[in-house]
Amino acid sequence: MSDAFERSRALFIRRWGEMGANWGISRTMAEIHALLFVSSKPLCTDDVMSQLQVSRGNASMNLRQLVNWGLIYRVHQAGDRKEYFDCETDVWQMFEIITRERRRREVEPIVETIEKCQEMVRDEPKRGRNPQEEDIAEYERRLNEMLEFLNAMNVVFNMIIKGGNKGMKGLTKLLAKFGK
Amino acid sequence: MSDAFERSRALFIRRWGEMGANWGISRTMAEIHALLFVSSKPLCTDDVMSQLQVSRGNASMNLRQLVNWGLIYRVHQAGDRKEYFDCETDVWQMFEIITRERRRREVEPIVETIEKCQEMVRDEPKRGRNPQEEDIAEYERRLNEMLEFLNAMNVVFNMIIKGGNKGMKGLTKLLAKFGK
DNA sequence: TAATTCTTTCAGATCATACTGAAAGGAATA
DNA sequence: TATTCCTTTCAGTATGATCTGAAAGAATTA
Repeated sequence: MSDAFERSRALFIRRWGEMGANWGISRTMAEIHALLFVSSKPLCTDDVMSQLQVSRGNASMNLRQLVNWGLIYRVHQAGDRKEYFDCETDVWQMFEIITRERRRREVEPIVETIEKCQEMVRDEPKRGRNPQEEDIAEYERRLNEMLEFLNAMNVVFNMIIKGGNKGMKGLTKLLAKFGK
Repeated sequence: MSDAFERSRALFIRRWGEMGANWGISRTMAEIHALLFVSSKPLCTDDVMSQLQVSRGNASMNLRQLVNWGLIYRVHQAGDRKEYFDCETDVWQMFEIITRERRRREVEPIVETIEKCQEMVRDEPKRGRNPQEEDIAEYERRLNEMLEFLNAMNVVFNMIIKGGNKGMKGLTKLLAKFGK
């Protein structure tokens, strides 16, 4: 049995968990994901419980969340009643899933909010003889720059996703023109 | 006085705070940042306290953190002993600051960890007649894909940043066409 | 149907983080 | 120097997120 293998995996799992915590993902969820990522065979709930030392409830909840994200899959083993879980291992696919989800849940709401904010001041009836006219104009300018930035980032991410490793090459070339 | 202006700004601040919370930034810190972003004039600690209803200590701590990140600046008003704070309003500059910092604190450690993990199994003496040989090979393959992905993302972010504020204006337009 | 095996749920406990407010620290003014 | 004004710090508190474990639920087998 390879001790180094075990220690190497444990290290990766620990660090992946820490990173997840910095990105608003619970440490345990990230650790479970890492554990499945470094396991070539699907694991069951009890495997997760014993390897990460977490309770059944905790394992169950986090596994479900990961399934909902689409980062892991439920699989069944012939002749076994237990459910097993297998990881999506294509990192580009993983990136697409995470990007899509975070964009939907975090970027889109802020874009909608900015548009709403712009509307609110645009419809203001007192415009034209308002002492705050200057401030409002500056406010609108800033909101607009933010919106343009978010749209530009959307385009970049779309391009990356569109072709995975391949699309990335195209994007790199495109960006190279501006690099100098 | 423009009521719609006030309500519009309040909405933006609220949403920006919520978004920050999802990204591992404390709600208050994100709200202070938003408040300064939508204010054309620098604000002092008391302004922040009264507009966001937070304590002096809380305001002080979070303002300092924002200064440390480089997202806001300390400024002084002639004839006033108080310190005022002004926001970096160039969104591309903001993006560069955040990207640089998060990369240093979160991406680089995971890259180092992966390299360390690879080393650990490569140096394993039992290689060759290890029953886990297959699993280790698969493990190495997965680590390697992850590393390549992270490197590719690094390249993209470098290029976006390298263009800087000016180049980005052009890039935005170019990407906008590309996105259609 | 009852027994078995596994999964999900959730109230309460635990733990981490953020916040308050008052006291100490520092810098400008008189 | 003393006073005033402002900022920072930090111990204690509040808040919120996460986790546990046991009970209920669901699916399969006998």
